[in-house]
This record gives sequence, C-alpha cells and structure tokens, in this order.
Amino acid sequence: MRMSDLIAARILELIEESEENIAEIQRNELASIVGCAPSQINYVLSSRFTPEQGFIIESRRGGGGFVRISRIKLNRTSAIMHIINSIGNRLNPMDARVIIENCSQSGLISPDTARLMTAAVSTTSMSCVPHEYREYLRASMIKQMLLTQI
Amino acid sequence: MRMSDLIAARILELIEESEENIAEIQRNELASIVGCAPSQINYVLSSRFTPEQGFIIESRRGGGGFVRISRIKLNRTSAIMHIINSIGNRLNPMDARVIIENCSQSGLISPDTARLMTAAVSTTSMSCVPHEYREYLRASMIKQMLLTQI
DNA sequence: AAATTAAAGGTCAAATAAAGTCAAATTTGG
DNA sequence: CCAAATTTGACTTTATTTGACCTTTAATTT
Repeated sequence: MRMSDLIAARILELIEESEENIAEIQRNELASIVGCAPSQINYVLSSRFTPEQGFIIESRRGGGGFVRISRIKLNRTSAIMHIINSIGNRLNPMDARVIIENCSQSGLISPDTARLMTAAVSTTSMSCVPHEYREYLRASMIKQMLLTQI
Repeated sequence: MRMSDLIAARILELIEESEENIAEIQRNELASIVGCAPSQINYVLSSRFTPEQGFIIESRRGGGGFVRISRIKLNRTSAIMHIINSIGNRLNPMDARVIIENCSQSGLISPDTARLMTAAVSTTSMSCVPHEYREYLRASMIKQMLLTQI
C-alpha cells in the first residue's frame, strides 16, 4: 500500500472516530508513526483533503502546534450543490476519483452509483476523445451526473 | 506462442486465482516477468480485455501505481452483455435513449441509474467535445457503465 | 517585558516511480 | 503479397517521496 493512502486512511479513521467530524493531529508525530517525511503529510492533505472535497484544514505552528482536519457536513442537497459548485470546468482523473470516493463515503451517493460514475469518467470510456477535451468532459459529466442525485 | 497471448493468459490466470475476479498488476513488473515492452501490456489490455469481453480496466500512475483488470461474473449478466455487444462503436442520442429506456423498462437498471446514465451521455455533458467524437464517446461510455450494473 | 530558544508546521523543487501514448518496424495469417 | 495484428521504444504525463530551507508561535530566560 502507498504511504499516502495509509496516511489518508489514518486521518479518515480519526475523523470517523470523533463525534464532531474532526481529526486533530501533530504533523511530525503522525509522520513518525507512519514512517514518512513530515512534508508528506502536507502532500496528502493538499491532494486529498481539499475544500473541494469538503474538508477544512486549520493549523498552528510552534510548541503544541497541530493540524486540524474537519469534514463539513451539509444537508444532502446543499452538499451536492456545494460539490458541484466546487468543480471547475476541468477535472483530472485523480480529483475525480477523490470526489466520487468522498461522495460515496459520506453517503451522498450509493456505492453502486459511485462505480457507475467512475466507469463513466474512466480513461477507458474516454479513450476515443483526444486528451485536450478529457478534463473538461470529465468535469461536466460529473456535474450532470451529480445533479441527478439531488 | 505469441507474447500477447502469453500476457493475456497470465492475466486471466491471475483473475482465476483471485476470489473476486480481479487481477491487479504492476505494468512494468509484469512486462519484465514475461519479457516484453511495458507498452505491450497496454496493447493486450486494449485488444483483449475490452468491455465487450466483459472486462473493466482501471489504473493509477505514479509511485505504487497499478492496473486493475476486473471480469464481470456471468448471471443476469448475459442480458446486459448482449446489449453491450449489440452496441457498435458509435451511438447517436436517440439510440442511446432507447437503450437506456429499455434497460430500465426490463428492470436491468433502476430508474435512478437510468437518469444517471442519461445525464452522462447528454449533449449537455458532451458540449465540450467536438461533434465528431460524441457518438464514439457515447457508445464507449454506455458500455462501461452498463458493465458496472452486472 | 523583552529577548532568546526551541518546537512546531509550511513550501518548494528535485528525485523517483509508475503508467500512457503514438507511431514506426516487424510478423503473421489468408 | 497484403492487410491486420503484434512488438518495440522513445517520449509524455502523473503521482509520490524526500529533504533542505523558511516562517510562525510557544516556552523559557534574562
């Protein structure tokens, strides 16, 4: 398993465990527990816990510093609208994957729907359209599909 | 024996071995095991593990990357496979609509899924890709999506 | 209270590790 | 012989990992 996935999994675990959808970690401590460079924690946060994915990151430096990751919880419709609005007009495969994953995780869409959407935006599906269009297509498709889930 | 056949055989073998009909490989590793150029793995995948043949391909690049090949189990599947195979490599909006409608009518997919698929292949979703690609895209997307419904 | 020190976390770019693409060259079956 | 299938490899794109250096803040000392 990738280190990044392990870190992401650990953070999600902490969020789940908590009542208030918050994980509060010490960057260096977590890094040394999972055995990675501290800056890799930042990499994971910035690639998988972005505002677009429904997370807010706050932090404090200095003695007793911390990083707080909170998942924002909205009602169904606004959650979906929020996600739709956070998607620009392009979307790369990784971000698409994370968005679908999060929607599924947070119960906004069923696992079945998640699989369907993943298939729809897969590179395989799109192999017939030239690269320069793919990210735009992915974005607009995901938006359209999410809209049906309201 | 042809190299491609050997590769295909090896992948099938891995799928057989697995409980969940999934083979997860590292492209470069497999290539070096069987002794071929890495890109030949892609060739084999795209020529022998297509949706028409009941396979879904997913992949990730970068460190710890992989290619996952999953085979769909055959049960109610035959109906869906039949539909997939009846779709050529192009599909106009009207025919797509009819196919989705039929699947829905015959209970192969839920109304919700039908709406999702309709949204995915809608002209709105595709407005960012030039007309000449749309029918191909529609066909390959519908195939990929139907596969997930088995 | 001000100055200093130590303890966090942040940034960014380079190194590494995959996979994808495409077209040219080669082989094969009819 | 020819068209289709296969093989190869140079080049591209993407994701991850690491480390050196930077900034902020809390704690401690003077």
